[in-house]
Formats: sequence, C-alpha cells, structure tokens
Amino acid sequence: MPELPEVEGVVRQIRPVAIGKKIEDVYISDTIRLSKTGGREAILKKVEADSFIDKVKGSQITSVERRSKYIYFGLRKDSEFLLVNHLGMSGAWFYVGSLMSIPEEKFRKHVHVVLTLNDGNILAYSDIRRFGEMRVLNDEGDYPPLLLMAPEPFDENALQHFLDMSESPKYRNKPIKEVIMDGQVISGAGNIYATEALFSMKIHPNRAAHRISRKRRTELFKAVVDILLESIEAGGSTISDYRNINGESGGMQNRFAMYGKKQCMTCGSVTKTLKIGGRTSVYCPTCQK
DNA sequence: CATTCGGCCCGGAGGC
DNA sequence: TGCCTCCGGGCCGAA
Repeated sequence: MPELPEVEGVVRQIRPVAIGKKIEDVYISDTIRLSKTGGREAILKKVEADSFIDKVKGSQITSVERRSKYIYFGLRKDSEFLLVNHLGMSGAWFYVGSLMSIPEEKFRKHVHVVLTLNDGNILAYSDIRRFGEMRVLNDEGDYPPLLLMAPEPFDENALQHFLDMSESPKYRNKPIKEVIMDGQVISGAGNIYATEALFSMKIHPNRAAHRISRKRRTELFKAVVDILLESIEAGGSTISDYRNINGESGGMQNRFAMYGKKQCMTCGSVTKTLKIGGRTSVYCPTCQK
C-alpha cells in the first residue's frame, strides 16, 4: 500500500522520463469502461472514459509532482490542467516499451490506463484492486479535499500544524494513531509509518492525542518525518503490491521494527493488534505505553 | 449542526 | 477445489 515514500519514489522516477513528452495516445481498459457503464466509478472519477481521453490525448507533460499520497501530472494542451492520480492500495506505474514488458503477470492483467508517449514508450497504470483514482482537474479547487490536506511533512509549518490539530476539539480525544494517519493532520503517513513511528517513540497507538505532552508530540512528529525519509532512501516498502516504475520492490519492509511483527524486537513480547480508526494496529504491550 | 458509521471502489489470501 | 470472509485509503452520504 503506497504511502508517501512509495509515491515519492514513483514521482522521482517518472519525472525525468515524462517531463517535456507529449501524450500521443490514451487507452482505457474495457473493465473500467464496463464499470462506468454499470454506474460505478472504478479509478476514473467524475469523468467518462472518452472524455478523459479527449482531454489528455495530445497534451504535453510539463510537471510531475507529489502532494501527500497523490501524483499531480501538470499537463498542457491549449491551457494548463492537472491529471491527479492516487495509487490506492495497489496502483503502480510502469515505464516500458510495451505492455508485454511489464514484469509480472498480476500487474499486466490489471492495466487500466495507458499513456503512449512520443518517445515510443508507454506509461502504463496497473491497479489490481482498483482502489486508485484518476481525475482531470483545472486546478486543485475542482476537488476540494485536496485543499484540506495537511502541509507536506517536510514543510517548516507542518510541525505547528500537527501540534495545533492534535490539540483541537476534533482530534484531542482521538487515538494518536488515528490522528497521525489523518491526511488533514499529517500528509502521507499511513498505517505502516504511523505504526513504526509510534513504536520508536514507545507510545501506545490508542493513547488519546491530548494525553501526550507537547514536547513528546513534537518528538513524535519528528519520528514520523525520520521514518518517511528513511523509507524514501530505502526505495519504499513493498508488502505485496508496491513496485517502482521498473517493476522493482522497495527495501524498507526489511527494516520494519513493528509493522507485521508477531514478536517485539526489543523485548521479545508477543505483539498485540487493535482496531483503531478501522485499521489494524500492531504494537508491543510492554514497550508502548 | 457535528461527529460517527457504513458503503463504495475490488482481487487476493487464508480458512474450512 | 470452491465458497466465504476479511482486508484496506480516503471520500461520501445517511443517521
């Protein structure tokens, strides 16, 4: 499940091969078309398949940026607009000569959007679970949730934002893990990195936000930033479906101290799990208080 | 009016 | 082998 570090890795790889290229053709899978016909909105949100093609085909890619867990493709055709993509649970981009060059069958058989570039290669979007999203927007304002996202965690105002939000009426009584994973409080940290940061700080995931001192919350925020940076460095985490645009897995999963562990690496206790904010949360009952 | 909760978009994995 | 259940990021609408 791609979180900030995985999306950052993808963006860093797509940027040099995509910027300045023209999108000569666009393909949408029959599966997605069928979903739209059936009144559902798998992947393509608020836009019909043919309308999506009309808008994107013939445009030039002017920028590729990450914002939280979203990828923003800056496109230009007559005027500037955005193609915004969220990878959901299992979204992956592949930059290849043809679909047959996508390394694994499970990704090949779930390709739903293909952008043919004028360099002879394609950017193919595969999404096994179809939890991903694509939107065509004039700007961020066309999709208001984007405007509500917390600052980038590496921005200088992100810490203050986190401290303020975690003390606000809406969040102060919530479990700290749920607060960390809320994209309006911290951008880009999901289950994996929230779990790791809380373990490194020895904080119980169910502790109410306001029951942690400001000083400790400041340290916790820094722990989140550190784990995100470490993961970017390691090429992201591959649990099952994350791959970079060359089909390679990340390396961060080998450095987890708590996520997915049956036993605490520090004290040997059997770990416990709890449902927090609807997500499975693993923690050490001995180390985390 | 604000918060909470279930639904939605799904295939794959694991249990029986 | 085949069916059932669970899982999940994030938004949305109903309660």
